[in-house]
Amino acid sequence: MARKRKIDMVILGLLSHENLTGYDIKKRIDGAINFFWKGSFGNIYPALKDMEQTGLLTKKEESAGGREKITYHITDEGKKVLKNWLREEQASNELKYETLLKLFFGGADNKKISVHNIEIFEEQIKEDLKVLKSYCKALENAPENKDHLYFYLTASFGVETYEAYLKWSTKAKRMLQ
Amino acid sequence: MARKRKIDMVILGLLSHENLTGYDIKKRIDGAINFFWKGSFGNIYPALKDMEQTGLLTKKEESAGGREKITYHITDEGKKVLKNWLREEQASNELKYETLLKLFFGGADNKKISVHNIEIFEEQIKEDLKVLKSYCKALENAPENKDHLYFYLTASFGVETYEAYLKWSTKAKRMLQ
DNA sequence: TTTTGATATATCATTTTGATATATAATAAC
DNA sequence: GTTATTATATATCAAAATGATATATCAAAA
Repeated sequence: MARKRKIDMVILGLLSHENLTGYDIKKRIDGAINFFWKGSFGNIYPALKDMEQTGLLTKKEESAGGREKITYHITDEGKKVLKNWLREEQASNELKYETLLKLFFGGADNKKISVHNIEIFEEQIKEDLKVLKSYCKALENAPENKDHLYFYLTASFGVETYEAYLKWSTKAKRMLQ
Repeated sequence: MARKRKIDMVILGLLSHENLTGYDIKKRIDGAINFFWKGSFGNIYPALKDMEQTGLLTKKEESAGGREKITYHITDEGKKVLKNWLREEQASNELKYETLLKLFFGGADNKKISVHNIEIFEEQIKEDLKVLKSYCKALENAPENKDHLYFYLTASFGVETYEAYLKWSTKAKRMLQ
């Protein structure tokens, strides 16, 4: 058996803040969560259907005036499941860094290829770091909401690590040349 | 269609250094590669079968004396595929950090839970950091092999980022208390 | 001598990924 | 004012990854 479906927890977490449609959930995941978790319609919609059937969510179909739209709400049972997960001791943290994979096997080709790949990585990280820093700044200046501390801490994780990536990139390029 | 199978590149990369069995490949992935890529028998064996059929690998069955054992060898075509991948511009780098996911939704429960989860994370990272540092030290003192620079750089990436994780952990715990 | 652990291949259900299909509403371009 | 494009919205599918399990041999330890 593959491990317990994690997208369920992402959905329950998001719905514990606000009622959302599947499409909204995708947008939220693509936002602040994006750099440490991913989601797709292909696993969001089936998960919503399952959790509605097992009573973790309820749905509310709206089509009056506009187009069809299914908004999901978390139930007390859903909140309980979310809390239980938060309190579980084990958590799987995994990197899948194709840049590192390529570098590890860099000896199979010219050094220049590896340097170039690090440069591509660096550019991407610099882009993403800008976004993360703007998240942090926005959250620093608006601590009214009690959840903002948690959002700030995750964004700050990104900033710290991305800065470490850039520091490493400089060193790695120097050592290759 | 799901994206191009990445385990193929891991296998080709490993086989570009030495001939291995599926079981050996799993061990290699669980070793130095483990912290930035994962693999399982469930995707290694099917990939080996496929790549043997498409001519990227050849196999050599040994059962004389001992038990059955299938050693795989990379072909020139396989080496070409590996090089082409190294030269591809795009690379997907992804984190899946359940610790951060839990922290992001930490507001749904007591602060103590979040602090505890960070502590669990910290302990794991400290363990892994020891291993990464020993890799680095071993590779620093043995630069005879031209591939060692590449292995060193990937391990060094781990050290840099894991140290950033620990720095962040201290800060995050302080801010939660 | 038995039991444990390492070696070795293989398969399976569940989950994730990434793409695509379909259709409506809002906005921009011409 | 019509057309083209983009955003909203749900849903499904093939391919790939995950993690567990089944099976069996061999070496080492208890």
